[in-house]
Amino acid sequence: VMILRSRFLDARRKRRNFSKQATEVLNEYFYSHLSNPYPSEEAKEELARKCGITVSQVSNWFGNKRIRYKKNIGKFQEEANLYAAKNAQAVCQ
Amino acid sequence: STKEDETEDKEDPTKSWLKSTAQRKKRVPYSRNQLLELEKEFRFNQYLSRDRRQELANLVNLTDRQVKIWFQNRRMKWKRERRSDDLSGDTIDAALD
DNA sequence: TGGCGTCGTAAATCATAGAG
DNA sequence: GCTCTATGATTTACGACGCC
Repeated sequence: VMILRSRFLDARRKRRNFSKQATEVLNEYFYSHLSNPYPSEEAKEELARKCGITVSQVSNWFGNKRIRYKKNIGKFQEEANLYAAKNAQAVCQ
Repeated sequence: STKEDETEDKEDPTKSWLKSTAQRKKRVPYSRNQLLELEKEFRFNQYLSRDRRQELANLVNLTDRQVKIWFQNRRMKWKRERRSDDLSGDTIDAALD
């Protein structure tokens, strides 16, 4: 019962920030598709699976990310460089 | 559903999605009373006839178009809710309290 | 052809988790 | 603990496309 309780408690009662790993996955996709950061339905499903969140949450995350990035590119420059470098390294492997 | 840009991204430094989109009306939150009336009608029927829509628009002091769009959005919300309710632990969670 | 339907999203705003 | 700000969710408003 306690297991069930905790599972459903953090599932919808209170908003929780996504895990560091989930945010990592989402950011990697966002910055490696910066020219067109609009994942397809299939890509959203894949991201949702990898992040352990719902497809709706993935959509919300991209919606928020796109507008906040656009509104203040400067603020995200450091983050952008970080993921760009990470992506470049992965490609070189 | 393939929307606008079908271009397979290939480091497009122009980042066209950043371009400002055509201006649209600034979003204005509806008042408590407007929402009350709209929700009341929505409980009665999810779809509005032209005449009923006009009446309602008049009642809550919104345009015909705003009421039409509100109902479209509200139906989408209803669908989302039914979807997440389906196989979730809402009832279990509630019962545990 | 017009008008209303859904779908996906932009942008503003809300709620509050959590970092300082 | 107590601000604030960052973050996830929700609310208006449309554009694109569909059907009748």
